[in-house]
Amino acid sequence: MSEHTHTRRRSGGRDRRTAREQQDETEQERTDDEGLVCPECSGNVIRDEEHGEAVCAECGLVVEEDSVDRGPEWRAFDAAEKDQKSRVGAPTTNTMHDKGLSTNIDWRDQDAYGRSLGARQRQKMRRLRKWNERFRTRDSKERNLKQALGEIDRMASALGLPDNVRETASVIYRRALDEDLLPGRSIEGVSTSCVYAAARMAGVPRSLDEIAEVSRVEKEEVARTYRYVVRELKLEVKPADPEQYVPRFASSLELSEESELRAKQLLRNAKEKGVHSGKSPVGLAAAAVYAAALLTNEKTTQAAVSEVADISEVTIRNRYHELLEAEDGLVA
DNA sequence: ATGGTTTTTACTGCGTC
DNA sequence: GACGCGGTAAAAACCAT
Repeated sequence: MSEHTHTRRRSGGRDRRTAREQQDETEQERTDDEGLVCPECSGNVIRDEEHGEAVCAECGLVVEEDSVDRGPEWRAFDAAEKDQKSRVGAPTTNTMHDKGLSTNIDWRDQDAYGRSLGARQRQKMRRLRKWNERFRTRDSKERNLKQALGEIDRMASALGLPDNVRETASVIYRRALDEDLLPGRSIEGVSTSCVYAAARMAGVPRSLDEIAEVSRVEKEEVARTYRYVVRELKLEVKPADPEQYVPRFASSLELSEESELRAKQLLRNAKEKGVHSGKSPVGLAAAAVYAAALLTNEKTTQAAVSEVADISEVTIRNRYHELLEAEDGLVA
């Protein structure tokens, strides 16, 4: 499950400016869910019902696809190739509590033709059902999973996170369950933590505040549970890279590619000089975006950046001074 | 629990449009 | 005069111990 399978792009990326204008014109009748943003450029995501995809209006990134299963995604150009590629059955997925592989036995005492069963058969079916049920939702764990995965899905949608993040979150939750981390902790809290962790690991981090926004538990609990889960599962999540926040902020502020690039440069430079350490990555990113806007003569205000990054203006000021110092300490 | 560090809140002064 | 910006002090939040 490489990143590449999810990084498909459609022709929507052509002209950034016209795309945005069109979008503004049809402001009221857009069908996209509010808050669904592109993980790469933070542009608004528009649903394309016909193709069953959600596409970023800015860069054309396909954020979500296959709402409708339209058959094989591959094409075969000769018989041999077809044999190679061919496979059967729905793809398994970690977002269903039993990976979509369970069997369901009908509750009616009828055979496949609708005729009712004899007494012997009925007994047999009852036994089968009983056992099947025991396996399917083997114990409370499985039922937990079912609920948690629903929550994960809900939150990921609300945050506009791509499918691979959901998958990752699901996997983490599974592991948490297997290692008996749940007792004493709420399903909500743990699943929220999984989403948070998964987003960070996928390089499309959301701040704790953003996460808490869509979760049903308080930020404190999410933070606590998150630490716990990471520690126990010894997930290796590096401290969030400030650069990863830049695209989202930059595009929310409608800044040019140039500024975005500049902001990343500033951050990279600062990183080498070790200016950051103990400073919040989000703050750094916000400051870099602001500083970059200044350097490229684009109008933005500290207030605006503060708004989209959810960081106080004071922090932005402090950080961006440091960033600029580090910069001409090297360049000049 | 505690102490050190970072972030936020609130307020004030300065220059400009 | 409102706005953007900078600075400061004190409170709050955060983190490691």
